[in-house]
Amino acid sequence: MTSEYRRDVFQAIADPTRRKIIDLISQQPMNLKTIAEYFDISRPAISQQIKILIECGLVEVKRVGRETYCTIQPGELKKIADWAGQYAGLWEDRIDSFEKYVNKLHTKKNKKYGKFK
Amino acid sequence: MTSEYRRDVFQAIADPTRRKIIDLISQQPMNLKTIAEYFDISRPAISQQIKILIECGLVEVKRVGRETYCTIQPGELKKIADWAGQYAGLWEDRIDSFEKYVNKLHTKKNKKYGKFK
DNA sequence: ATAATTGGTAAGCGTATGCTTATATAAATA
DNA sequence: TATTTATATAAGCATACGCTTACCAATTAT
Repeated sequence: MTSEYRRDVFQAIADPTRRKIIDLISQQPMNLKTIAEYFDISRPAISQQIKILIECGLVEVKRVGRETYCTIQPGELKKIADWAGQYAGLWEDRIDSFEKYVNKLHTKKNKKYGKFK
Repeated sequence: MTSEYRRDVFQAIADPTRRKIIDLISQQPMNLKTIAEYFDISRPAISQQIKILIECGLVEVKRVGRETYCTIQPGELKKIADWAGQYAGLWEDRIDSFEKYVNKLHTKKNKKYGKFK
């Protein structure tokens, strides 16, 4: 784990606590204490979770006096939306049978090379 | 873990191997052996990963003879895209200045306690 | 019929994860 | 100045994770 280490953002959002933190600070920046009030776990636990969110670039932190304000960095969230969104074609017209699936793939191919048909 | 147990889909996509499996079978249904050829890990390992993908509804399986064909179930992927996509507003007009936020807070506070000032 | 192929499951193992409590530090408050 | 507050970090611990090998069942090929 060097200094340029960047944690996998998909691994980061796997934890429901971290997703809730993201949700909270996406509405407005929040210091750690305020965030912790939304959970039943200790503040060190929250601190550790935030550290993970920082390491993968989902959260940025600014120290103001003794408080640490957390703000969201939406860029990494966009990467996730893009990854899942690349399969949008699959849920447009839903495939519920193996045969249909094969058919659809075939159609796609035809579309792609349609001008050569 | 009862029969109606459903694994967290965010946890499921946290593993890079599982994401690669998703990527492979999103292009076309594939049996386990074929999938395994894309990896350096054992077939039982792949089998276990696929089981997890089934448990969270990302993959459906069809037994044909002795082969097990895996097809993607895009519905759960849409949930992920929706979750990440709900923050789209944040990356459109980005709030990158903490000062802006403090300003906003200050305004709020003044509103709240303004009459006692 | 026998052997090979495909894949599922169990046991075991090293490592990662997510929490706790204890301790330390810096900043605000009385 | 002494105390409280906000936070970070370390150590420890139980559990989850992801892989391996060993084994079994079912299907296909020889």
